[in-house]
Amino acid sequence: MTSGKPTLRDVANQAGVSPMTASNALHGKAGVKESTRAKVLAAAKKLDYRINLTASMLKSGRSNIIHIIVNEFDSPFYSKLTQALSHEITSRGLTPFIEQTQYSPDAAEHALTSNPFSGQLFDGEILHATGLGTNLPLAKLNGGRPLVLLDACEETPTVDAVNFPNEEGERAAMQYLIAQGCRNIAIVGHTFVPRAELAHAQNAFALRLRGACAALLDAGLPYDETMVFEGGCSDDGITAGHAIAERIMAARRADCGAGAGAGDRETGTAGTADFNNVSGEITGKSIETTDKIPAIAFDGVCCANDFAAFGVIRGLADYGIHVPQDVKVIGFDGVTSGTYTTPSLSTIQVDLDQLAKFAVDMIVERIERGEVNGNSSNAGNSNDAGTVLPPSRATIGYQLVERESTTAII
Amino acid sequence: MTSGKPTLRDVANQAGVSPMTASNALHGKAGVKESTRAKVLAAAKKLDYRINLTASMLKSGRSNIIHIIVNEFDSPFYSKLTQALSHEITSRGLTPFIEQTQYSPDAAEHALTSNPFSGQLFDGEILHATGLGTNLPLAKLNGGRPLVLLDACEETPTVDAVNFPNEEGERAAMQYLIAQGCRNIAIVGHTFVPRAELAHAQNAFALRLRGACAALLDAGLPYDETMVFEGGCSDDGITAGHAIAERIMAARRADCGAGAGAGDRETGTAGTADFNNVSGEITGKSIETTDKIPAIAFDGVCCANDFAAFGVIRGLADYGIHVPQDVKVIGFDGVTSGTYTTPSLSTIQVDLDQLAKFAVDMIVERIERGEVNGNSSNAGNSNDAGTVLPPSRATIGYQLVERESTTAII
DNA sequence: CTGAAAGCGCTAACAG
DNA sequence: CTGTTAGCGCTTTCAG
Repeated sequence: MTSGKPTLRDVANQAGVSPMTASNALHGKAGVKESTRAKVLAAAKKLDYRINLTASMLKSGRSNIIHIIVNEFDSPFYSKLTQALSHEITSRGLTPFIEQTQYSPDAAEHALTSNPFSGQLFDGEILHATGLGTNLPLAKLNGGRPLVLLDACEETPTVDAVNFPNEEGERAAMQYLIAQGCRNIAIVGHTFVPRAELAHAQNAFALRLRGACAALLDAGLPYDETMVFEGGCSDDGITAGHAIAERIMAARRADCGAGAGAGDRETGTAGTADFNNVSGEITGKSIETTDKIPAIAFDGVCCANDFAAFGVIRGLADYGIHVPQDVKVIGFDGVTSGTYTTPSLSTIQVDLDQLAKFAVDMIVERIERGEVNGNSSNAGNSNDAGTVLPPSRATIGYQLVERESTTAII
Repeated sequence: MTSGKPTLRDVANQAGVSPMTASNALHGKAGVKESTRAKVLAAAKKLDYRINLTASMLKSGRSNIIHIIVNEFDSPFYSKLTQALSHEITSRGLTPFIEQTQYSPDAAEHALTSNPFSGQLFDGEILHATGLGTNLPLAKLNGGRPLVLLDACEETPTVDAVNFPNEEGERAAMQYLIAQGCRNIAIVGHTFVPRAELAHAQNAFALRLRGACAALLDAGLPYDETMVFEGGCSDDGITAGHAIAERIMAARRADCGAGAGAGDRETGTAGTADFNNVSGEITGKSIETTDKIPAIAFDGVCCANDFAAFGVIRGLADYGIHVPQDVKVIGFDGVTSGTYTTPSLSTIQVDLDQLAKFAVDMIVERIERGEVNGNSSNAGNSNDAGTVLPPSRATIGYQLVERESTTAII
């Protein structure tokens, strides 16, 4: 046709072949004579032909689109995760489709089920599961399409999963803080869980808490509820930072009688109040002061993620407490901004590129076995036909990165 | 059919109506008897029917998907922009599809042209144009689908555009710094452009430079190449910060003969070196020192964006220069992390929610007029048929936000 | 208010 | 190696 976008038929006519041959030629399928292929490609180029993926998808049932579901875009962790996944998917000739749930489990469930795109458009899905209810019947939810869970921490995953080195990583972080001389270390990331119950930890932050606890006990240091604060994002971190600062202030008051008020956040004078450096061997804990704030001379904070760590540093600064001079802080994740904040942030850097590779490998394997859109109709290109691959599982690596926030003051 | 996913026909059969009636009922079209609609909805629910968007798109030529193209995900600005656009699009019942170009103009052009999804799948596109070559034949590039350019700053846009308050905003930032008592203010964001040539500024950063320059001249302060540094991201910002710090150090040496070396970044002792506060009326500039570094006692830095501002603060800290004690720093954009960094960042906060509203309004208007997929075949639901809407244009608002990085030290 | 017919553009399956 | 046939699931069009 002369008007509108050129179709495959137009290309075929132009090249003097059938639509089918044109299709095969364009897709680089074997079994097309070179001269024929050349004719077709020339025709396509001349007409500026662009395949109609909509039609292609309808017929073939494949879209080559991988659905990525994360909590939000505007967070240092998720923006990095998204970028890593996106890059890996693109580099394999697939297309990423990214959706955010704004931390709503309902939205996540919707994204996997009711959303019509999910229902029939995507070849596979990658879900960062934190915050999703435990043990949802996930394999059912998404209609049997390939699904990879990130950091879901289920004991017996029913679907493919890539996990973070939660326990080992946080243990390493805490050990490092102890090696740096810290003795009163706050933990930020999860509400307090008694040591005994830590065995049942089923989510990322609880596992990190378990790792931190283990390192404390190994070192003969106490683990109790006065040192544990909730905190998964910067706001929580600020709140935790304030609470930690108040305990430090209480300890200072108890110690030497010198008092000082908190600075004001937006117009404050952070940086002018000068306290004595209290790091080192002071271990005076839990001295109840008159205003009920436990007096603890914290000298370190072990955070469950970098996002919260930034908040902790901010919250401490609101009280004129400096990192690393007064308190050392370590995060977890290794987000990009940790390299250029002031102080730069020591962290457990996880390998998100590796995570992306694992996750996409898992999906691609299932796609190639034909486990797309519910039917495991093996297209005959695989060895053991009909059987569905059992869920696989991987854990990514980590690296302790030392930056200013835990630097020894010389 | 009993096996496979239920189709519209299955629903129609179950409800005892024709597929067409089922379709109309499900889409909430007027002219379906309530009892009939109820029957259809019940049938759909019973069968767990999910529309096949692929088929729907093929037939109707509409996808309700809006394509968003940005430079990258893992940057404080783009992650916030993406989130704002995504939210606005979702709230209107449309679906965002986000793509990153990694700052490659080729990738951006590809996203708009060769990419088969762009060709036929998307109903409209939103492109953050910074870095794209000037005056590309954009309207042609995307085949006539609705396209909105963000911050493209073309004098005569050929397509819809939403711009940032670049010149006014940066002018306000600089005026504020001057009002705070700064007299030697560095500008970070764009290579130096002589005052006369600033009239031709055609991109966001050049316009911001123009605004900063105007404020300087208004205040009777000089504007020359010793005070202007390139910098659009944190790395550039760090480099600029180092250069600025070196000039400050040179000035200090020239002033009082006291020297100090730079701290080391990863293991350094930032925060221990204590210099005199040099803010205030010192205006000794351009004193050439022996090692060729101009001696300038900078007391303020006006940055073209927050991302670079973080880098500047970091770069200054590498030399033991503190913000805001020694130098005040202001950014531009109002990224989320500026609220929780230490120091928190003063900035020109732009209204990205407003931007998202404007952009989506423009797209939706064109979609509803039928300007989708090249054909402006007016579906009769609009007033003036056939005519194509002329390009529209909007500029978003801003707000000066004072935080710690420009706080007066009392 | 409801239904029948036709076909969007492509590709799986098979036939030559 | 190439072509023919049929139809994916929906919606536009037009007739009841």
